[in-house]
Amino acid sequence: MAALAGVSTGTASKALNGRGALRPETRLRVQQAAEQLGFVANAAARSLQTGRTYTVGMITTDSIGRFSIPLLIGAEGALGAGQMSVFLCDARDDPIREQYYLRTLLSRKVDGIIVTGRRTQARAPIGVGLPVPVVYAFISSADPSDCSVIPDEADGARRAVRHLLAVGRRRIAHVTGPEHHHSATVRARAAADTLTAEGVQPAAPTLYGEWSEAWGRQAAGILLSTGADVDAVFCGSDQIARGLVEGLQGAGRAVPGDVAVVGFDNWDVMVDGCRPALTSVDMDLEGIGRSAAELLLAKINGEQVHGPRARPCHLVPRASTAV
Amino acid sequence: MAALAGVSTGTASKALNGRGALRPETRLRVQQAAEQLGFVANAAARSLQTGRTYTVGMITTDSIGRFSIPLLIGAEGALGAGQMSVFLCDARDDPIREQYYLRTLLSRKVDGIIVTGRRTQARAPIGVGLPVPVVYAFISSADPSDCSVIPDEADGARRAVRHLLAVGRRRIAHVTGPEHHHSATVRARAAADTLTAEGVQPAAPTLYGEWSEAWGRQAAGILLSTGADVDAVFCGSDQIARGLVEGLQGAGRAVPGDVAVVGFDNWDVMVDGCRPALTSVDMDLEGIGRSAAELLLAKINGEQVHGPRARPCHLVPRASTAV
DNA sequence: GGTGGCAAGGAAATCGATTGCCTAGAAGCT
DNA sequence: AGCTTCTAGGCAATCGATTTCCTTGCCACC
Repeated sequence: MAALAGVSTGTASKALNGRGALRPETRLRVQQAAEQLGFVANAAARSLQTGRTYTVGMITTDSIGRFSIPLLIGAEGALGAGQMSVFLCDARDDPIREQYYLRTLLSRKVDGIIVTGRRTQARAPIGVGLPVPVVYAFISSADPSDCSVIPDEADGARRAVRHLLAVGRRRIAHVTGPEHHHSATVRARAAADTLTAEGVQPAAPTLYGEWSEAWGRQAAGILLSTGADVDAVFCGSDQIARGLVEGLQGAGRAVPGDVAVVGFDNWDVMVDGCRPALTSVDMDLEGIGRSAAELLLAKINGEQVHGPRARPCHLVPRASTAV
Repeated sequence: MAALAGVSTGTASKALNGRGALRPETRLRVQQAAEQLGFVANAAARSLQTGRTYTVGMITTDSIGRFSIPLLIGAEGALGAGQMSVFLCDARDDPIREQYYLRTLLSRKVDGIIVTGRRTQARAPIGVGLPVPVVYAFISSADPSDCSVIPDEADGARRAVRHLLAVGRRRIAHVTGPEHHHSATVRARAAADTLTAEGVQPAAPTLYGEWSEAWGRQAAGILLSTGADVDAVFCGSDQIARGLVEGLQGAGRAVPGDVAVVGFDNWDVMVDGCRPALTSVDMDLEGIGRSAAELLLAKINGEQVHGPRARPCHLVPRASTAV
């Protein structure tokens, strides 16, 4: 390539990278030669010299899925703008795989690492004293000095409850996932606290179950059979909400007429598939991914970034709570 | 590291890679030193020398989503066993982005590229005369000499129809996605041909619409309003099937009592969320991803692999077609 | 006309690991 | 004893780009 342009490789490098003192005409000649030959610089050689790889690793601790994807897309967006690529590693909740991938990423000298997972509960740091910056997205690190970007789930629950109050409901129940699940308890507590703060009693004790439509259906039966006077239900997930809506309708209750329902996740197939369409809380996963990537870039550039950062949720009102 | 073990870097390299003639004791000493220092070889330097990166690129032409993920997981599984990593690139259906990512992958000297997409329709080859092997997964290349791994959708449709016939249905209709969508037409034709081959008339003309639950609901209304005598419906997707089931039930028809329903995709949230649980055709996307990765590895190892390969589907019977 | 200053581009060291070649020492053979 | 043979491990070239330093040539100025 350098030969075609009649210059040395050193000069060619300068020409393509905009360095050094070169006549504009020479620069142009090199660029044209590169174009003509379809020349692309070898990234390995470059990174060997510069120490930068323009690559970040993304380790999903749980399997890749509904939560990781928007995070990935958000991160990719923020990094792609800076011409960086993403190495995706799926540790499948296996610490051995996780450490293996960590070694791989380190051997590839990635500029930084984003750690994500399917649940928001804090996890052990992926490593200590690592030679590259690390940011946790969605999941948070148990070490509070680590940088984590997490959704403010309590905020989401608050918004859901306030919305139900705002549309005139007062007999509000909460149906959610397993009691041992961090998200379930955080959201349940925030929902209860919000009700209390507004001077309203919960219409029923929180119902813990699974994150499934089947549980939502079952929960509808339970709520109705206890004879509780319920005019709204805040659900811990869209799947539960959808099952609950079907359960209520099957028992002859109208949604939102008799009972208004709010879900959580704003998962398109659920909120749109549900009749009526489901009001839901959106955690803005893509925004979390983007934000995590931006923080990682800041760390790569030497800025000091520490501690967890909670991002607010927003509520998307739909027919299931229409007045 | 070499210093700690008291050998030269060349010897250390041989020790860690199992090359050269070394005393077992020396080899061990080096390995222990590497362990102690947490030494990991610099991948860039290695690949500069060996020409191999142990990395493959995966370009999803459409956005990352429900179809790409299982493909990715399958590919990752097959490649991870060979210690290779995956570079994920989301071209978002934008040719510019696609070419940009292609350049990036080439500059990183990936050992091979897997191209995937959200639809099975053949696409233009991503490049000609590329210096690395390419395999298409799920999507296929318009160039028949390119290596593509695709689901045999016609086979899937055949299995669905035969299953309905096997459980005693004879008045079978087909509801599917947009007529301009490759998958929709392929499946519809295969369904019709299978019926014909079995000497059965379709109960109604194929209904084309969208890939959504809403369309499924609407289609239920259309089928019932035409007064067609239908005892089974084969749907082009699980979402359509679920909407259709709800539509039928809303009109007082029993599933599978009055009408049996089969979906397509075997998408867990749909087939499990549906009441009754949905019989569906599984394209085995993970298997396609794995298969594509294995073919790519074969090509990387210099084997000649050409042409498209269709993989059979399988049917997963559930309550919606129970006898 | 000699010298200083500047512009343009070349030469060579460098990054870190791999690997072919070579050498020193030990062992085996006659 | 002297020679060959073998083994273990060191030396140095190599991969491809970047970057520092240095050279060359040109111009201006005194």
